[in-house]
Order: sequence, then C-alpha cells, then structure tokens
Amino acid sequence: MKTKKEDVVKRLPSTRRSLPIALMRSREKVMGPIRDMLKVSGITEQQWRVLRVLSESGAQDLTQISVKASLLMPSLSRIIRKLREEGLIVSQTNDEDRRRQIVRIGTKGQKIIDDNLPKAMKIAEELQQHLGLERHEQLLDLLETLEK
Amino acid sequence: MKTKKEDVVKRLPSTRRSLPIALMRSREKVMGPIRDMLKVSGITEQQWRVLRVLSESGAQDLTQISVKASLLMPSLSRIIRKLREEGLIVSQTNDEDRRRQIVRIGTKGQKIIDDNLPKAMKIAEELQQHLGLERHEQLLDLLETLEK
DNA sequence: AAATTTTACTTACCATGTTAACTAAAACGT
DNA sequence: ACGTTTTAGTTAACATGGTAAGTAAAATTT
Repeated sequence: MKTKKEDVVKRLPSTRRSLPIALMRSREKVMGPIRDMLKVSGITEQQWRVLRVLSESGAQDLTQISVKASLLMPSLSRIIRKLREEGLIVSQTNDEDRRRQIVRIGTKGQKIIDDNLPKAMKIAEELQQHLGLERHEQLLDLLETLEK
Repeated sequence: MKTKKEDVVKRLPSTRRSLPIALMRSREKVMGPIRDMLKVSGITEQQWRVLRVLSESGAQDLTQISVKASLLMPSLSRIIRKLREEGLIVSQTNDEDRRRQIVRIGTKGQKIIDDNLPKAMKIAEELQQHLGLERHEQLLDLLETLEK
C-alpha cells in the first residue's frame, strides 16, 4: 500500500476544483463556437482579435495592439506578417520613429469584421444568457480580481 | 467621421469585459508562478499535469490521461514520447488490447512530483487566499456552470 | 558628440493547440 | 469467417505560446 490515509495531510485540489485547469477548460468551451465561426472566413481566433482591435481603435503600432489583443510580441509579429501577406491589413513605418510600425485594417480585413460581427455578438449574448446577466457580471468581476 | 454615435446600436463587449479574453488573461496570471516553479525542473506545465495524473491515479492508458489532464490526443502523444525519452515514465502495450498503451510514472518522474508538490500546494493556497475562500469557491462554481 | 542604455520590434527554437489524415487492432454485423 | 465500423493512437501541417537572443533606431548619459 503506497499511501495510507494517515499519511495524506494535504493535497493539490483535484483537477475539477483546480482553478488553472478550470480556467483552461472554460475558455475552450467558450471559444468553441467562435472558432467555428471564424473557420469559415479562414482566420484564427488571434487574427480575429487583431482585426477587431484595428477596427475598433484604428491605426496603431504593434505594442499597442499587443496590449489590447493580449498577444505576446513574437506571436503578434508573425500574425501581422501573415495578415499583411493575406492583404487584410496595411502597415507603414512611422516617420517620427522609424522603429515603429503603424498598422491599419484594410478593406478586405474590414469585410471579415463586418461579415462576422453580427454572429459574434449573438454568440456573446447567448453566452451571457446561459449564465444569466448577474452571474455573468459576477464572473467577470471575479476574473478581474485575479488580475491584481 | 467614420462612426456616428447614432449608428452604434450594439457592440461586442470591450476586451476588458469579454469573457473569452478575461478567461485567457486570468489563466496567464494564475499559471505564471507555476511555470516559474516548473522551469527549475525543466518540464512544462502540460508535462507536469501528465505526471500528476499518473502519480495520483496510477498506471493508465493515453485516453484516460487525456481526459484527466485535459490534453488532446495529438499533444499528449508527443508529450508521452518526450517523457519516455527523458525517462520520467514507463509504458507497455496492454496484452488484452494491443492498441492500448499503459503508462506509469517512473522513479525519476515521481521525484519531480515530490520535489514540487509542496511549492505547488503553497501556490494554490496563496491563490485561494488572494481571492478569499468564498469567492474562490464561487468562481469555481461559475466556471463549472460554463462547462454545461 | 561618442558611448551606453532603452525601446520596438524580429528571429530562432522548442513545445503545445488544433484539425485532418492515417495505421493498426478490436468490435460488430451478417 | 469476412467485410465494415469503431476505437486507440500516431503523424503531419500549420498556427500560437513562451523564452531568449538579435537588430536597428531612439533616448540618455557622460
């Protein structure tokens, strides 16, 4: 017998009550429908986030995008290259600071936003209804607490 | 002027109140200390999860591990190969069903668990205290609701 | 102004996430 | 038994996550 009951004083929470794992599983569940939606347009969840940031906040540099879209610079750097190759965005180096690359969304990229925004909103609403408005807010508040 | 106030009827939640993004950010925050801990032992968060499952639930096949560790089979397949190469686990094909591969943790793998378990527990406890027991439970409950 | 430090990326490397296709063995149907 | 379907796992291909190192330009120091 490897572990006697008397020996077991403390344990890590079982995976079902482990916060890191719970967060991961929840995120997968929540992202499922969104990924399905985006698959039709041939872009990934992260590329969608970048396009959304550009569409909502206008032209900006990579550092600003990385903060708003929660992407690390190395990932973002690749994503931007890909989106530019696909013709969804346009970028130009800033004249005042030639290290900076100012990116803006292109017509083709905006079309993807326009095509998917209604469905994305519907998915977000359904999720909110599934939880109920109150619990939805509560959940967001609790998650915000974790950030600090 | 691109968007007039009158035109804006509905919007996607801002990233700060977007559940998918909030879940992602929270997870990053929560995993930070755990990743730091594991870096010393030279294993990843996912490898740690696999070792934990094997340590807690004993020898089992890949399908069982994938459920408990929340890993997709292709990822798990690679992870198992790596762990076997590193000598942290041992595996043998099942005699009754030769498709199945039964994996168990090795001495070296168990040592990593033993070395890190106290610190992992401490991290989990601190996280729980940061939120407060009640809110911690509440958060887990809300996340569980999302699963269904 | 020249040297140093900081900033804004970029590249490289390795591991995982995700979907799809593939293999081999077991289970099923007739 | 034989063909079909299902199951368990692997492999492939592409994208991202994450850490570290590299590069070029701007800001600071001396």
